[in-house]
Amino acid sequence: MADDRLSRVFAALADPTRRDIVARLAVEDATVGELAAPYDVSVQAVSKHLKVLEDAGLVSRTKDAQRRPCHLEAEVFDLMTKWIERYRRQAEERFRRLDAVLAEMDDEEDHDSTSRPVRHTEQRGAAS
Amino acid sequence: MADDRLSRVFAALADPTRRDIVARLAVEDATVGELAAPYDVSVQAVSKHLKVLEDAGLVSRTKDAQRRPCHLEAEVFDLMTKWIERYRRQAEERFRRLDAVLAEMDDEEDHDSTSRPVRHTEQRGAAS
DNA sequence: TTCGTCTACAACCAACTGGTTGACAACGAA
DNA sequence: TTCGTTGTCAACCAGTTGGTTGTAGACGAA
Repeated sequence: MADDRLSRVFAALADPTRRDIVARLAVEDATVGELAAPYDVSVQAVSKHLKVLEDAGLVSRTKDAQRRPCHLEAEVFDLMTKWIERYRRQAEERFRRLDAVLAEMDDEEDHDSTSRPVRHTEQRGAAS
Repeated sequence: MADDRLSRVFAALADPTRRDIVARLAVEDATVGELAAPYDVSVQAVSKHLKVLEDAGLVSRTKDAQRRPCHLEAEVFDLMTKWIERYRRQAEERFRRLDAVLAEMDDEEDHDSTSRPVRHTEQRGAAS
């Protein structure tokens, strides 16, 4: 399930081990064995993680004798950033408009506080 | 597994249905029933999706009689953006340094092209 | 060639996920 | 009060995931 590119990228980064691998590959390319060393899991498990990252387009592997050095493909980050920024901007713009409307409502009917809907700013405070 | 905040956020957005819900909540708040209407799944399934989004801190729900209006918490996006931008910048900076080093190597030993390591720019082209 | 290293592949297992159905609680309306 | 609407919870099921172990291929070194 979730076989589109964006889903694969988000799913790949949903695992802390894989995010750590990405963080280390941002510093320098590395082989499977080098990447596996600090973790308390088998090399095969790390190889599976790398396959997930590779399928998501976050990592590419080249052939160098029997070694398979891994390289971070940072361009894929753009895909996520674009998606995130789009909806964040959309949501924030809506909040600004709503704030303006509510400010007007306050001015016009601040004598009738019981029938007025809950301010969205109060709702937003609900989640810590 | 993966019970930290960032993992929950990435995992929540790895599902296309949940991303669509977020996209719609960016436009306006909605109830579970309203959100479920366009999808070909049960209301219970959508309720589960909302629970995942809520646990990730992406959505908050308030009580309004028997309705449970859902509201997008756009601030959580910052968490992802920060993580992504950090490693993208790190990787891009490394590429720039490497490019500079390789350019120098080209100048100094362009007479010996066989013993030189593969240019990283060629490696990066491997993944489409 | 033989040996050791690095890696991938296959089979297996437990846990999680995304879906279902059924039961039920909360609430407004009649 | 009774009824319809809205939504949650619990149980269940099939598919995926993240781990394991074992086997085997590819390759440099001796």
